[in-house]
Amino acid sequence: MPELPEVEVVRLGLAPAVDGATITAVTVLDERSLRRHAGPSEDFIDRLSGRRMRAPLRRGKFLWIPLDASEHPEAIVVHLGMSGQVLLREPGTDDPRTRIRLEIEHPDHGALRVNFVDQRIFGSMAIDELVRTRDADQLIPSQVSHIARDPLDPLFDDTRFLARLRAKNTTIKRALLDQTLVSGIGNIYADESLWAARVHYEQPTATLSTTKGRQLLAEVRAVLARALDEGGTSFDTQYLNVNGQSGYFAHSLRAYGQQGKPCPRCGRPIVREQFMNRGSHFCPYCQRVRV
DNA sequence: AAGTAATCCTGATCGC
DNA sequence: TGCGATCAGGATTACT
Repeated sequence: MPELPEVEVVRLGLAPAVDGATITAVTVLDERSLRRHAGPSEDFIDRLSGRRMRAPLRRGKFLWIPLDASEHPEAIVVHLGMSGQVLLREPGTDDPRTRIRLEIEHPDHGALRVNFVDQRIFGSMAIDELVRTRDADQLIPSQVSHIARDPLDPLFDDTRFLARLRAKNTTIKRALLDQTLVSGIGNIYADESLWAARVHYEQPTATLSTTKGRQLLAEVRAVLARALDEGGTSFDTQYLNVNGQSGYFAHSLRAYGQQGKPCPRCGRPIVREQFMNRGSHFCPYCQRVRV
């Protein structure tokens, strides 16, 4: 599932193609992919046609492409959801399950096609206004404004995060998945980080020591950075980068999807439990709730 | 108010 | 062989 590393891979791949490129045509093949767009698809199409794009930016799992020459600053906001892909293609190239298509013209690279492909349609594209954040002079889409900075953001405040964590009456995995506390982490990297830090997913945040909290944060960063290094994680063809190449680092997974297999640390079997309507993978020996 | 459950989706896979 | 049930989960919404 696309999490921070996968979205960042998409952003990096998209950047040279869209920065400075003009949108020449827009096709909406499935209106459900405009779920997060305020107006009808005609509005989406009209407002994008002829517009020039700038280099994409990201916060957590949200990606946006700023648009030139608008009365108020605005951007195309992209969320990949569970199965979204942004595929950069030669003009005329079709992909199965393409929901939205952009034809673009780049001054250096010529005509290209951007296919937004999404099997499960949990992802979306939208035009959204850019608003100024309180703590910095950055412009971000209004629908992203409640999302916290991600752990790889230089302005991410560790101390503040740990304080908010401790103040919450919840368990650690819920907190890691709460994008208003820390963004970019999904089910895969939550399980991987918790395994690395030897923390049980149901450890109450209030009883997590500051030392353990900092250690967990360090493991989160290590896991995300490693995945990013390896081009993002992808098990099957659900996730592909902008060129359609599968980028999965599934072979490096220590806990996620490893139920029944020996824990790489202690050799005892990894267990999978249902939690928050999804799977939680962990080593019951290495990861225990500590009071 | 804050925490949690329900909801949206489709295709691969499973069991009978 | 066929077909219905199950599973996958990010973010928003609708509750408690």
